[in-house]
Amino acid sequence: MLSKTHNPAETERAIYAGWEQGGAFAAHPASDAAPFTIMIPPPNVTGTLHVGHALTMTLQDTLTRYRRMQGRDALWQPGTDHAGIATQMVVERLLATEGTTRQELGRDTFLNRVWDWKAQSGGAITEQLRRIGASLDWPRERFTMDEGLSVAVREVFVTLYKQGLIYRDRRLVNWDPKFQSAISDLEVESREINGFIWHLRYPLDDKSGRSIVVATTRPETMLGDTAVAVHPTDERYTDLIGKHVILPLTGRRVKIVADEYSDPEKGTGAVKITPAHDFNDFEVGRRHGLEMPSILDREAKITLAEITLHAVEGVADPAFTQTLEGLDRFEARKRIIAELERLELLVDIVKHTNQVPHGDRSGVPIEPLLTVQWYCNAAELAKPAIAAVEDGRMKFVPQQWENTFFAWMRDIQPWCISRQLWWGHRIPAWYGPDGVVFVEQTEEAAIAAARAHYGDDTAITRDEDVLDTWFSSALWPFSTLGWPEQTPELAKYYPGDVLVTGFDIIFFWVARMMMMGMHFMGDVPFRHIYIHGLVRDEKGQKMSKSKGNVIDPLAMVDQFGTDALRFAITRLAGPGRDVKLGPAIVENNRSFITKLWNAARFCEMNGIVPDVGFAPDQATLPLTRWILAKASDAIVEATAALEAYRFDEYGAACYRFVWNVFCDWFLELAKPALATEGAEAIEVKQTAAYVLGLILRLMHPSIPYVTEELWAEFGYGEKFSLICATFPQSFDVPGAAEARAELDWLVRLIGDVRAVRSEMNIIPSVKAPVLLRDASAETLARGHRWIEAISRMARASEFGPVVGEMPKGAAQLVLDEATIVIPLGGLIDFEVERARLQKERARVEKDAEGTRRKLENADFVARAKPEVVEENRDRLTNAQAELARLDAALARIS
RNA sequence: GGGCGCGUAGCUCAGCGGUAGAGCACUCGCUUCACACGCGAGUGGUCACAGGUUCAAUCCCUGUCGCGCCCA
Repeated sequence: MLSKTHNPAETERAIYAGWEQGGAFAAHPASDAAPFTIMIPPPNVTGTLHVGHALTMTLQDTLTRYRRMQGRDALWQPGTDHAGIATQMVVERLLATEGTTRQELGRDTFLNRVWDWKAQSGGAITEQLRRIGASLDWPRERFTMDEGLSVAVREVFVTLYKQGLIYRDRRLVNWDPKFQSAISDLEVESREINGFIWHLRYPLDDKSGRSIVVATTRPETMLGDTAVAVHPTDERYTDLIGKHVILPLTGRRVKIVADEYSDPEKGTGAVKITPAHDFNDFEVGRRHGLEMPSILDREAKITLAEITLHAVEGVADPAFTQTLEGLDRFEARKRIIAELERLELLVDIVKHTNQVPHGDRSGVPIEPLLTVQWYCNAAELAKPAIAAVEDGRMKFVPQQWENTFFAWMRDIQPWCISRQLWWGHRIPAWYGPDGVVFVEQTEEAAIAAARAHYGDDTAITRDEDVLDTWFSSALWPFSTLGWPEQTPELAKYYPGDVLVTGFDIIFFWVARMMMMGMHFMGDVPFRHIYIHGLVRDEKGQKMSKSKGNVIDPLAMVDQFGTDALRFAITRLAGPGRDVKLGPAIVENNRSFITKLWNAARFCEMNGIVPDVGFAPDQATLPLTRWILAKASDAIVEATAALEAYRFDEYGAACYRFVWNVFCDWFLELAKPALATEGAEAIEVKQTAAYVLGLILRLMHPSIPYVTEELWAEFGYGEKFSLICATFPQSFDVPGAAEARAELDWLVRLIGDVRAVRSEMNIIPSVKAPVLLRDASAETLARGHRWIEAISRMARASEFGPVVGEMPKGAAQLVLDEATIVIPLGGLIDFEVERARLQKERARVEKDAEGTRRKLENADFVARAKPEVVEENRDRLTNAQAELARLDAALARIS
């Protein structure tokens, strides 16, 4: 017996455990079934589930369950990411509360602490994924830093190095002063900062008393200036090109160069060039062979180590400049401005909103810094990936995302892959005392290589740096399958079928998987890339801790059940739309789950049980044929939607069928038959059971728990077996057309009568006759077949043709060829009835008029598609007939 | 500055050449024997604006305005 109310909290865990322990999530590499592969976007190992996960995992699980039910050998590959910076940050914060630092602990002790932290908190996210029903093949769970994946990382690094696609380079890099590490371009976000442009006067060194005024947003970097640039065509400065200025504060003599980088429209048209601290200046520096002294250290504090100071009266006082050593860059800025002002070299300060690059994790302004880092030649690796998207081997859904992808990939910059962190894959490179590099998979191999090179056992030291976290994630589609070993899994499950993720990591992750997949597997990593939106709150605002509008998916699960959350997500996941989610929306979707539960309870109370002997072609009644045909329609719609990744349409098709067709009409219309015994009752019950079974299978991918529970309760199969049941397919129903016509008529009849009664304010407890005038024999026969349903649903006290005189005081309505007459005796207000009929008449008249005008248009008749013209002719004929009947009805009451 | 997306009922969104739909909200009615997380009936829209193409435009094209995101 089903309980009166559905209690998901009591059953979900047991159902999940039943699936998991029964091996329902397992892929079967040895099976002949066609594979279906989805790789989980690995969440941070120490993370917790947020709504974004709930969205992406629900969609992936829905697809996985759908394909599994279709008989595919589904592999949804689980795993977690070591999340280099994020995890190291968390543990460092932890250490800070203990009053220590990683530097104090030392590398090995620190790493042990991180592994401890991972062991302690690493299970949380996987447990939470279980809560939302994710059918991941858990025994295959991988971690980006486990042994196998580490082998893959080293293999890829060494191979790319030997192919010349990974190399060391000394160039400007985005330096995060907080983490004291290089970061990649993608980890930099530009933020608008209200700041200033300072106009600084640099005097010429020719004793002419002339000077040039440069405009800058970063005055403190002037200590490292090695040129001033003006545009070659800028007539204001033509005569100064090639001359020198004295750089204030340092006394350095720097050249005025002509370079097109300088924009005459901006500032003063003259810019200071600091090659070691600005990406554009670096390029200018290269073009003009300038020196590139760094004046900021790794903590973004001033260092004077690479420059020399000269005293110049009124321009540069080494005693002042030396006080800057070791100062924070922003403190130094203040002092430098003050000093320049004192020296009367500060000409102007203009308010300006600057685009300032910030580290996306650290939140501090990044500093371009000249360092040696490891780079990956992304431009080369991108080519095959671009080609694969161009020729359709990989498809973005929605397709528009390929524009974003192409724009980035076709202009891709070298990927800085080294990080000055400890938590991550340590770069497999060793250096001899003379700086010679040995890149090998193991230390032994590196020692051997060194011995071969030096001819003796020269000591080598390993590179201190680790790889960008995304380097290992880029290998995820094949490293998880055992690569570089040629495993059966690799052979069967690569390439994946679909990658599901948000647009925010197209560059970070998707593009890089494509590059690495194409290079190392010679094939795409996945065929489809389904890009979903972001989860926002009900008002469409981004969720954030500071706004306090963050929704905890597990709180939603606890409160409303997993299925309610998942169904809400399913219905909201339209293409290219963000998902707006809040408690009210989840609560609203719980109503649907409850509705389904109650419909099932109703079936149970009426002794409806599955009958394996029943098939749709055995249906003989209009009602059963009709609901079966409608079920088949729903299956067609739902399947088409899932094939097109239209989760919203899938949800809508299921919703409409279950609520507005099965519950609202089928179960209501079945009630009279269910109250009887005999062949008709048996067929209705068999059909109800059959259709309920279809519903459970159809909806299981989205709402797995309640469907699985009902599946077992009704005995459609063993406990926990719905997950492996067959997804329904459309089918033919004999006599469906006639059944549809009959039920369609009945639904309209009941609906129309209800509408009239409601408009006349007749309360449901007052029954009234429903009589037909001018009805065909077929219509009357139909009505008589449904007399009990009409009685209950249209509140009819009797049903039949109008006999003899028209009853006095009757409401009338036109339905096809017939006029329905509802005698209401003293209850009717003739004025209200006349107004109602006239309103209806006006509506039909307007429609007829529009159609008539169209048909009178010779161009329309000549040029429109014939079926459209025909359709309009029918429309006009019908409207005219209806008008005539409405006129007759009006005449009868006046 | 470049690119992408979006402006449809009070709200959230479908639809996308043939005279507008859903859910929620709202109004009215209902202890109708599964369900008040319910049942029934309604109110509500010159489909942002202006041109153009077409027999026909919410839908296609151009432009304008507004909002969001990405990249410089």
